[in-house]
Amino acid sequence: MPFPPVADQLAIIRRGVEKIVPEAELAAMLQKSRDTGTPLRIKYGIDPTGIDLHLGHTVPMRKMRQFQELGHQAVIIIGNYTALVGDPSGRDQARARLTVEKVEANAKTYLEQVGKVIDLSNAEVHRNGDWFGSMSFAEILELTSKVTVAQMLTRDDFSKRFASETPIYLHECLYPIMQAWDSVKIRSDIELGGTEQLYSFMLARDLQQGQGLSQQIGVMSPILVGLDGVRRMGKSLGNYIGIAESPYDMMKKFMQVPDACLKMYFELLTNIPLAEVELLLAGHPKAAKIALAKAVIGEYHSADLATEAADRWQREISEGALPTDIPEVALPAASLTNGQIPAANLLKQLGLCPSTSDARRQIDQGAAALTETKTKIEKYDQLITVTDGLMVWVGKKKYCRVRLAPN
RNA sequence: GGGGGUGUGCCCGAGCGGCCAAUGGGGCCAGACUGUAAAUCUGGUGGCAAUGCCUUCGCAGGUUCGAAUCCUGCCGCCCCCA
Repeated sequence: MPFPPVADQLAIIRRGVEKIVPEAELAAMLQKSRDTGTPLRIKYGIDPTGIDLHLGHTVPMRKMRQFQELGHQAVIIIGNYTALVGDPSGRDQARARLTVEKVEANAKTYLEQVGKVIDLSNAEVHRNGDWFGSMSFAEILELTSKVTVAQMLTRDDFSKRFASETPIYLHECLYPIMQAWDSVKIRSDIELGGTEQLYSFMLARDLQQGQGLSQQIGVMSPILVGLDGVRRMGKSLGNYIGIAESPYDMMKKFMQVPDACLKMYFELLTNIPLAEVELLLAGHPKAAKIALAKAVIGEYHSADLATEAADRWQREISEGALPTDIPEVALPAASLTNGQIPAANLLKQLGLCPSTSDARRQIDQGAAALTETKTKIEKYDQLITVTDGLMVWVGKKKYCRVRLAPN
């Protein structure tokens, strides 16, 4: 299979990429690959630390897909051993460590999700436990002797932690070394990841050189910011859109993306040509956001489901129509006295508020309402006469319908 | 091993014997405005059988009428010396 011309490949590779290091070598590498008809080995490592992938993860994964479509060889590393360490990149404190069993379970669901973006039928998949698991202590010593503490402290995250007197654990220092060693083992030509991986990527070059191998080039994507528009998208920050989420949930989240991030989202998460993106951004941001949401939802679900979700958002959120998915919550008859219950207790019982104290506050602030027409609840100790099917609201987002249960 | 520092609510950070459920900022929630964007304004941000009661300031004891604040021990973290 002939490779496209180098210039064409570069155009695709460069989209949404912040840094290529060393940039100068990339064209030559692509040229040589094309001349010799040899696919480049593209590495992407992922640590099975949780179970849900979000859009932030898909940025380098999409880049991998593009490399695949250009005819190169995808090499996926499941970091089952590095996951035990925890990537310190960009972290201002150490990650909680995982158990072996947990990691193994996660690895399975990860691959399923990775398969939504990367063509796994055409990819090599390795677990780095395959080589780290059998490494002797002597070999580990050998490996760690390649890196000095001063080098380690040049990392931004470590130096910050050092400065702020936050612990840096020894095992965390092993992480970049392990990641770099992966590159040696699989003989990668190019490694994909976020810009925070720079240190590991460069260390990989050193180790490869030390083993007499050719050196990899790092192709780094910017860090996708989360829904708050400030911090990186991450599960623990609660500002993410998961790729396994329902179309409607994704839709709601997309509409909350700050305007300022739209361009980045289009560039990193869709294949919409950049000229077209400019046009969209010149129009109303709401329309652009809908277009963005449809494009991404379409990829993980289908175009039809994406349209459906967008329409529903328009009706229920934008126009304030009654939601179609009102959850029903059972209320034991025993909690009522003569068919009545104080308002605050009702909200707590229905799970709309975590405590009656909180329920009181919500009511005081005019956030609670009853029935389809949203009649405001005035006082927290007001007695509510509950009938089967009564609709109860707390704010715009929390609502349910009461199902009276015998007990 | 020795010396010094530090540990407060989701986070940062005041408080250093009573007026402390604990100032302030961030975050978050709610209301107004709106495109469930941003910005802005307002209120809220331990619990309960609720004008009172209970639990919270690393953990366990102690002093005191009274402790987040003082004392003792323990634990965690940081720095310096060895």
